[in-house]
Amino acid sequence: MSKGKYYITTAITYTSGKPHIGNTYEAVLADSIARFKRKDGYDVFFQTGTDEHGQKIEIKAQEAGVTPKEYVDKVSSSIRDIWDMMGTSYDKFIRTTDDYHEKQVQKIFKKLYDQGDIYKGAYEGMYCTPCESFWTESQLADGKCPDCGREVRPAKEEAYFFKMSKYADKLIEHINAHPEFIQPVSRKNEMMNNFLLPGLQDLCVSRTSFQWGIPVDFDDKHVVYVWLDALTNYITGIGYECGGEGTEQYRKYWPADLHLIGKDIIRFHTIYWPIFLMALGEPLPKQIFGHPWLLQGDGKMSKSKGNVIYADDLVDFFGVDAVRYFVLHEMPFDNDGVITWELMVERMNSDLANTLGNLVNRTISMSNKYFDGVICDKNVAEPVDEELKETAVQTYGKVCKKMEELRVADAISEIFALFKRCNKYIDETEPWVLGKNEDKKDRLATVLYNLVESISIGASLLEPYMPQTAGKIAAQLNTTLSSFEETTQFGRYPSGSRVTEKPEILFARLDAKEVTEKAEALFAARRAETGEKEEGTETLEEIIDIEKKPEISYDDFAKMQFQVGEIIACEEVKKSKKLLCSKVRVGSEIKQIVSGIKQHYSAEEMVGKKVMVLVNLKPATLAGVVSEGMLLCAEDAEGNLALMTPEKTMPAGAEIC
RNA sequence: GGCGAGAUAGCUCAGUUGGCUAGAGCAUACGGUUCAUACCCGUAGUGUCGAGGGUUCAAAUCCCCCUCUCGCUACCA
Repeated sequence: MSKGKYYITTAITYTSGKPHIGNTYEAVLADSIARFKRKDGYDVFFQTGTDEHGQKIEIKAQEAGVTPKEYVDKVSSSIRDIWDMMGTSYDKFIRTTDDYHEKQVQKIFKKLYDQGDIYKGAYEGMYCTPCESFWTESQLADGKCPDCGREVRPAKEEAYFFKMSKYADKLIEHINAHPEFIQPVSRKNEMMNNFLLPGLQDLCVSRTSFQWGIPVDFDDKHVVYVWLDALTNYITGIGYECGGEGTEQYRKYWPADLHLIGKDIIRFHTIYWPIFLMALGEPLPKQIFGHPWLLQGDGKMSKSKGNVIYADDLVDFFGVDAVRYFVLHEMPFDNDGVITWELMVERMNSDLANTLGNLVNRTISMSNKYFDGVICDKNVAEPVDEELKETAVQTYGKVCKKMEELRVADAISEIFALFKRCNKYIDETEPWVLGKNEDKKDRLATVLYNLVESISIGASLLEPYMPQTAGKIAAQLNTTLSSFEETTQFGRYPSGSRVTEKPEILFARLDAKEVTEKAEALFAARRAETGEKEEGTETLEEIIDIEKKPEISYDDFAKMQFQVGEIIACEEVKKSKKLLCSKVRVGSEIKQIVSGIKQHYSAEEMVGKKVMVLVNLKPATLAGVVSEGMLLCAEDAEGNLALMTPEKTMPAGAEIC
C-alpha cells in the first residue's frame, strides 16, 4: 500500500520576532507537499520548528526585560499558533532549545572535535600585540602588521573551526553526480562557482561573544555556532543519536527527501550541512529546494513603514484557504512572487468566488430546484459528457506530474482547469432548458450527477492545498472526499444522495477598493501604535546591534585623524558597481577618495557636501583607483548608507575630535 | 570585476530537440445565456517575440555583438 517514506522539512524559523507572510509561505508550501504525498500513499513525516539561539535573541530578550528562554518560549509558541492557524499538518515541531536537541548538538560537536574535523584555532588569524588588533592574512602587509609594521602572531582569541576543505572534493563529486540535489539548478552553479571551486574556507563554529547558545560541553567559554546548532535539527528531531544507531524513526526517515528552504540560505544547506553530515558519516538529504520569495508589491515591507503583511491580517480579510491558495498560486517556480491587496482580491474574485464558489453554488441550486436536492444518475448519456468525464479522471495524473517537479502552482491550475470545464459543461448542456421539458428529466438528472461527481473529484484533488474548502464542498454535496486513486474513476458519487438545501457561499466576492482602504486603515493604526510606543519608551524605529569590537585605549583613538572635507568633484569608477571617486578638499589639501556608495548617492549629489573624513588612513588602490582616505557613513540593517555631515556649517579642514 | 539567469499581447507569464496563420490566464470590447456569488460560455483583438548582425529552405528557439534588468560573489579604507 505505502509507496515508501517521505521526509520533508521546512527551515526552522528564527525566533527574533513575528514571522511575516514570506515565512508563512514556506510552511504552507511544505504543508501542501506533505499533504499531497500523504494522500498519495507515502509514509510522510513533516517537520518544522523554531531556531532559538544567538546573539540577536539574547539582545532582544534583554530589551524586553525577560530571560532569553522566556523570550523564545513566547515567540516560538506564537509562530506555532500561526502555523496551526494556516492548517499546516506538521508531524513534529522542533525547538532548538529542546533538551534532546541540545544534548545531541553537544555530542556532535565533541565527536567532530575528537575525530579532528573541528580544531581549536584563533579567530581572525593574526594578532598584533602593540596595536591590539586582529588581521586576516589578506590584510597583512608583507606578513607584518599593516598598521605599525611589526611582527604579528596567531591570535589568543580562541575559537573552534571546522575543516571544510577536507570534504570539499567529496561534495563537489556528489553535486555533480546528483543534478537534482540543488533545486532550482541555477543555484547549483552559484554554489559551485562562488564557493566550492575557488576553495572553501574553514568555518568558525563557536562563539565566545555571547552566552545564549548551546555550550561546548568540554570548553564552556564557547557556545556552538548557530548554524551548526540549527541545521542539525533535521536529524535530532527524528531521533538521531550521535555515536549510536539512532531511533527506529531516525533509521526509517533519514535521509530527508526534501529540505524546503528560502533561497537566501541555500549556501548553508548545500555546502555546510552536507559537509557536517559527511563528517558524521550520515547520508545526505536527497534534495534541497531553494524557493523564491514572496515580495510585497508596493515598496519594501518594513516595520517602520507599518506595512508588513502578516498571515493573520490576510486570514482576517480573506480566510485561511484563500490565503493558502494565493501564496501557492502566485508563487512561480524560480522567480520571486508579488503580493498586493489588489492581486489578492483579483484571485479571490476570479478564481475562488467566480470559478469555484459559484460553480458549487449553481450546481447545488439547480439540484434543489429540479430534484429537491437528490442526485441520481439516470444514465442518459450524451457525447458531451465524455469530454467532462475524461477531464475529471485525468486531472489526478496531471497534478501528479506537476507535483513531482514541485510545481505546486501549476498543479493547482490543473485542478482549476477541471472546475472551468464544469462551468463550460453547464453551458453546453443547458440544464434550465432541460428543466422545462418533462421528457428531459432523466437527462437533466444525469447532467447534474455528472457535475456533482466532477466537483467531488476536483474537491478531493484540492484537499492538500485547500483542506477546509475541500471539506466544505464535500459536506455540501453530502459525500466524503475520495482518495487520489478513486478520482481516476468516474461515478463513485452515491446515486440517490441529497445535497445541502442551502449552499453556503464558499468565497464572497470582495471590492478591491474597499479592501485596499481597509488595509490602509489597518496600517495607519499600526503606525500610530508604534509611534506612540516610540514616544513612550524613547526607543526610536528599529535599533541595530552590531558585533562588538574589543575595547581600545585613548591612544588608539588618538591615532586616527578625522576632518571635515568638502567634496568638490565626484565621478563614477567605471569598472565598479559600487564605487564613487571623489575629490575632497581637506584644509588646503585635495584628496582623492574612493567610496562604495554608488547605490546610495549619485556622483552629482555628492558634490558640495561637507563630510567626515578619516584622513590619515594608508592609501590603497581600489578597482585600479588610488584612495587616500575614507568617507564615513552610517549604515542600517538593510545596508542603506548615510554620509556623516557636520550639524552646523564648518569649514573644510575642521578637525573632528 | 567574476559567474549565472532573463528581456514574448496592457498586466503575469508558457513556448519541449529550430517547422505550418506565436500561445494561456487576468484585464478590455462585443455577442450568447439566466441555474448561480452582476455569474458562466463564446468571439475578437492588438505583439518589429529587447536592438543589430549571422547560420538555415525555415529562428522567439542556434551563433556573434550591443543595451537593459535580476541573482550570487568580489571590491566597497
